[in-house]
Amino acid sequence: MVKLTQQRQSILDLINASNRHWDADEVARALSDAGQAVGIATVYRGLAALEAAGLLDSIQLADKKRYERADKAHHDHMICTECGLIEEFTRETIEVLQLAAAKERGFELSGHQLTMFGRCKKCSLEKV
Amino acid sequence: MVKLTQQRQSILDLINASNRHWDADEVARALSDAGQAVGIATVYRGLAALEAAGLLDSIQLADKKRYERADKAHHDHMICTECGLIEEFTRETIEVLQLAAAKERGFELSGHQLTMFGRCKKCSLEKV
DNA sequence: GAAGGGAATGATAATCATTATCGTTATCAT
DNA sequence: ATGATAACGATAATGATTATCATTCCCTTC
Repeated sequence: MVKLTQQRQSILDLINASNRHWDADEVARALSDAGQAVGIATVYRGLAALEAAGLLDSIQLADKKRYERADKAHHDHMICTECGLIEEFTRETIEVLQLAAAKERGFELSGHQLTMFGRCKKCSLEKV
Repeated sequence: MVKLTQQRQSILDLINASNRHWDADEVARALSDAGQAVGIATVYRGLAALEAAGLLDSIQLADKKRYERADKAHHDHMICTECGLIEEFTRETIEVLQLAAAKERGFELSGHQLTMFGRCKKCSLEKV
């Protein structure tokens, strides 16, 4: 049985108190700064356990994985390749079409990730 | 100016002659087996250059990047978490909705990746 | 047809996120 | 108290990718 230890509670509280997308290192650093230092290996294990328990969501980026609160409606991401901004968006219809495509192929869907890349509004305006 | 060297041509030919999704290591190994060994660093650089030139497409998986031919219609991927099978599918409507969502936020889209995870038909049937 | 410059190559070291290892510690039921 | 089980934390290991750097290739120009 998975345990919600003190360390995991700290990780969860930290992420739940924000709207950011955290990577393991940022979590470790933030907890350390808050005087609740948690070993980096424990952070990795904690994040994975919390995600498996449905208490956190994650997106896999090219270089690393980032975690966010799970208590929000499902959404996908739009990432600015210029400034790193991560915006969220939802399109119910896309979800429906995905399910249909999966069913069509006899695929038993367990998850998906839709990520769009480009330049956010701000960056598009700033640099020609 | 980017050059289409002998090595890059070999990489391109190899991938174009298949429908697979190759990672750098597989490419290096295959070329080596074919008697056209290419340094692993060169393979990485070649793949990146060919993709930048629009001659190859790629999908970023959790652990590594995989390359495929670019001379096919745009499509997304469905990956079996059991056997690793990568199936392709297309849903024109999804593309349209993505563009709409981007425009709505002033996002200047440069690319996207939609990947679905689950168990393929075969694996769903085999193991309960 | 030699000389010089830009790009690519290849061997290898370095980087960086993540996972494995392992002895120690906390927690909970008997 | 006694185990049993899960987690912790420090650190080593892994694995994909990138950086370094001396060498080589390919043009273009003289």
